[in-house]
Amino acid sequence: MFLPEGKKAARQRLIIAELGLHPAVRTSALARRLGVSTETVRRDIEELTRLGLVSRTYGGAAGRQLGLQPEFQDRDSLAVEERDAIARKAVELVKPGDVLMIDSGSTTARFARILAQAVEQITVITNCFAVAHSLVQGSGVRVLFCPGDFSVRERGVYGSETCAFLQRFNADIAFIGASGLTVEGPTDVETQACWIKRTMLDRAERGVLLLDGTKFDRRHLELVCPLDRLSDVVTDRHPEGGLAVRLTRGGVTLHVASSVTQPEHVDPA
Amino acid sequence: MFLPEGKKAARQRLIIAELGLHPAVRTSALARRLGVSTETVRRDIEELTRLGLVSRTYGGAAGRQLGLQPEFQDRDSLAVEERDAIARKAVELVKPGDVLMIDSGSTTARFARILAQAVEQITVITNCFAVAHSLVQGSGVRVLFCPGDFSVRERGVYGSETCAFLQRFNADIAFIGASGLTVEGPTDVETQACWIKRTMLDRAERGVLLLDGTKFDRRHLELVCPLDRLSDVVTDRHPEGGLAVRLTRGGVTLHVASSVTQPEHVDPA
DNA sequence: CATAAAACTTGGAACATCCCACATAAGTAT
DNA sequence: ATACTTATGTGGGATGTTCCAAGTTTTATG
Repeated sequence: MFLPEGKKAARQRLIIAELGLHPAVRTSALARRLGVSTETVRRDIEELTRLGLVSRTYGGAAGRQLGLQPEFQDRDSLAVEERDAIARKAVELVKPGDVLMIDSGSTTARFARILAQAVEQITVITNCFAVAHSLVQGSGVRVLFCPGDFSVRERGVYGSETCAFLQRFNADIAFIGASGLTVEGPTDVETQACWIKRTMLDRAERGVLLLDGTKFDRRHLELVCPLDRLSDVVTDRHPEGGLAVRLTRGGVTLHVASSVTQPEHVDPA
Repeated sequence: MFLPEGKKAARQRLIIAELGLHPAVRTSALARRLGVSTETVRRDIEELTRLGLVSRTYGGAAGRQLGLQPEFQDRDSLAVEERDAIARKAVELVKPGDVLMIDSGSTTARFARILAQAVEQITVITNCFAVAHSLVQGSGVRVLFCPGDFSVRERGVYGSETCAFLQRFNADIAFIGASGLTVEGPTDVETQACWIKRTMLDRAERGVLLLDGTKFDRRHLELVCPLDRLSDVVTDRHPEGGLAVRLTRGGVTLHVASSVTQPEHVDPA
């Protein structure tokens, strides 16, 4: 099956939708509205909190303040800690003085947040508001924002204005995300977003793909670029089978982040 | 005096700052941290809620989800209802099919939110994230976002990239805000922001200034432009003295919004 | 169909918050 | 200084939330 989509998922989707309208929701109100017990709502909120989609409050939940709109396509992706592990690993690739291009996406946004605290004296060109906002918190970062047609979905800009702008610059590294990674290369669902990724890869010396292991071998609407166009892939799990082979054959450096989470089912020695 | 800046203001500033870091805060925690009673914190939150700066929740407060970062320079300005009255009045100036340029600022952001629900088939060019975000919620609005150096303070972009971009376009109306309005013209505290305003006024047929009556006769660091460069001023109170005279003499159309709030101290006839 | 796992409800004790009215303190104007 | 306004603290009853544990329903699976 593709999406289980039980009642639970529907409930949690409503909670997030509600949080898009109001800055905070209350457990009791949600329980009445959904026709379930408050205890169930509480568990839902707890779950959404672990995924980093909402933030728990005393009587209910609040939306994460900035960062991305909840993207449902990412609902099945990893929890915050795992995403952060990837981000921390990716930060190691950046040197002071670098000029970076950063794509929009949930993983790249976490990356930006961690980057801001870790590195100094860098310039970042981005089309994503969440990325820009996270970065400027840090002191030694200059953020150049792209022009373009504004999209709420991704909280960023797209279109030919954006690409034309990017063409004017040369960067050391481009950090991009993707919805999937197959033996052919990274894939994504949005044509608009693909063009941004392609342009960033074109204008940077190194092209780094950030994505979590759940996205291996997922084929989406559009192929971003051939696999060997990437110089690095940062992820949290070793790929298997054909994908692993093609990566090494294509000269792509693989960086695997070790998640902080302890492996389960380990008996004390 | 310029700014009273008592203990209360400091407390409320901290609450907002905290809300910039976490999506929600708790009354009890704030009370401990600030060394005041929970009742005081509750009253602070209530006040900030009326100003539209935070959103009250069961055990504390949450940040308003999107929209503006609290701008401290605007702390003394009007409550939401008054700002909305100005915005509603300003919307009347817009026709379907218009191309608008909209500046960053708290008043223009409220304007954008109301504009999105009221008008169809318009194109908006802006340098402000809050404005862009509010507008795209509406269906028939295309938002073109400017490039530039990103600033968290105003949640927007500034600098020569931004101005150069704006120069490429022709608009029907430019809507700008300001920190003050004197007989010489609108004034603002930020040089960067002034350049954006000037460029927008240059590229538009009509130049509309939105500002509330508390800002009359306030002189700030920089003069944006001469008074007669504006074609309209939308506000919530009739200006007095020299300012009123100069406005009519300069050919500036004045639009005064009637606030919903009842005038006080009026005896029933 | 039987069984196991997961999801949900219920009930109650412990604890937090809310709100009100009133008392006290601080700051401001006359 | 005195009166006035504004800001803050206190106490307690009503209300709401959390957390836990046990019981029930639903769903998945061999």
